[in-house]
Amino acid sequence: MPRPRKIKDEKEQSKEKRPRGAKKEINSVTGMRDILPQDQKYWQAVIRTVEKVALDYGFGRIDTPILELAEVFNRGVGKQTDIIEKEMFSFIDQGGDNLALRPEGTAPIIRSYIQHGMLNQSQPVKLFYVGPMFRHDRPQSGRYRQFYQLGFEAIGEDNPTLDAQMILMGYNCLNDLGIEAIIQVNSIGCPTCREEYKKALVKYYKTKVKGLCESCKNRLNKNPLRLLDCKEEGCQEAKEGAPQILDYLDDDCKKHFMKVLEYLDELDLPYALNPTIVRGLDYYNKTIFEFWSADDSEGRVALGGGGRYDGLVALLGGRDDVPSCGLALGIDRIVAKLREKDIKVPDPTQPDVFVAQLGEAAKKKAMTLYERLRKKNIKVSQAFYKDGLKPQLELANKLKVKFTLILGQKEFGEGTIILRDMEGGIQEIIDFNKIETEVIKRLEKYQDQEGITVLEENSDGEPAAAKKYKREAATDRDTSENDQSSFNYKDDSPETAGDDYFDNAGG
RNA sequence: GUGAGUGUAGCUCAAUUGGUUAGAGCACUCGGUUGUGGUCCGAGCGGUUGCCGGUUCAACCCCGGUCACUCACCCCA
Repeated sequence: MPRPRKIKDEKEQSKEKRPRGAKKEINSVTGMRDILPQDQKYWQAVIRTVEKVALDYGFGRIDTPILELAEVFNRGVGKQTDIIEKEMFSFIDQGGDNLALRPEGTAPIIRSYIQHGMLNQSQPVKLFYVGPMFRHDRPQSGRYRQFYQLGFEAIGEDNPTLDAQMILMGYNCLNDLGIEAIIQVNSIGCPTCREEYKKALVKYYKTKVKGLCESCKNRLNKNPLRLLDCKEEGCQEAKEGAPQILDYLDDDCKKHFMKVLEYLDELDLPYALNPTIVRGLDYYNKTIFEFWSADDSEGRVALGGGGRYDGLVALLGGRDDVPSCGLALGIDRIVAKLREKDIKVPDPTQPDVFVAQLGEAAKKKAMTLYERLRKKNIKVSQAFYKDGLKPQLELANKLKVKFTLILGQKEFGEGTIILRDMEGGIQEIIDFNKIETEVIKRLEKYQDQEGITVLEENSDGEPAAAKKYKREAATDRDTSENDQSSFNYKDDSPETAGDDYFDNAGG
């Protein structure tokens, strides 16, 4: 089929007239990506789940600025770490300050802890955060230059129950989302015993140096602890007889670590003692841990990790003795895992009911009906800007609503409304004034049939979301104050509770 | 920073060893008459084949450069 030549020529001409360069697409910056509307549900599911855990364990949310003085990280994270040495987005601003986009969340929180005198509150101060972090690394799978982390920090307490509870919380977050995690635990002792160990390690590896790979020869000087997790064959062999950190822990560190393990055993958590895990930030000491997904043994990337950082407050200019520990989870990696495993998450944008209208008078009435339904917390959608019934039903179909309410001239005159079941196409004429209760009644029926969500299934003792939905939907409450923006998910808002109801395919 | 691979429509992919006007499915828009979606049928929209240059009568295809993406290393969430 020949194309209409003329039109094409005209188009091409107009393209040529366009100034050079104007046509060039502008894309997002390397390693940074858009989270599109259809993907938001994953982020929201993660954040909501974690907010629930935070609430359960008494952690309050804190938001610190994305920009900090670079010094916060230079001092906090450690100048020799890769994060600071080559991955930090930093610049001098117009006022001459050396600023940095935060590469991690803990140091800023400690800065805030000191700045606001939180050491005068009852200790530990338990904080929780979510937000973007930035590292100028080469992107690859599960690694971005802007990535999202969330985490917990318990500041001002040395007790090993906190270490165990941190691990428990991380595990619970993943588990509630339907991800089976394996916990890797280690202790790297305090700076004193770690130094002793490093010396022993270097001494040992120097006898094996000819069998090591090139990068390990480097590590020997730069970061000896890393020698232990090299995958090269020769290095693996050399590792066999290497000294173990646990043998070098002093009494205090050893006792502390044993207690942590004892609690983990008591809580029946699936952990593995892994003397080869080493964290990349300088501030860690004693207990450290990572969360790996149970289903990928090879090429594992940690979904999260954390540990104790007893010296950080002092490093940032606070008091000397403020022992603390924390945990961070990588949201991008968790989301990738949810998708990989095809775990269904609730979609808060999924409506149940569509209001269709025909004719000006009916349209007006439909607009107020929409408001009435919305205030009853029924998830409702519309297209008042469209006129024909056909396009409205098409949209209703695309939105996968369960029911469409059709209000035409005829119904408007009679004081009725049509309730159409979208699955079978069966229609009923209902008294307009009774429509809300009729809709609620029918939605409840769906809930009884369809049941449970991923989120509910895994959190114990929570009331069934479906019931919650019923209860909320039956109460007439104005929801206008509910902020539904991402990263601000109110767990017990009526709408949120209702979301759970939509997800069922995964259960 | 190092190494490898890949760039064709919004998405997933075609295009015979370099040869007419670069195709298909999905998606999107409009039809198949009156107030009814999904399925079906028809039509339409959508590409200077990432960009720049070179070789050739002729380049989506070959060569060079560049950019982007992907994967791996380093490291990390």
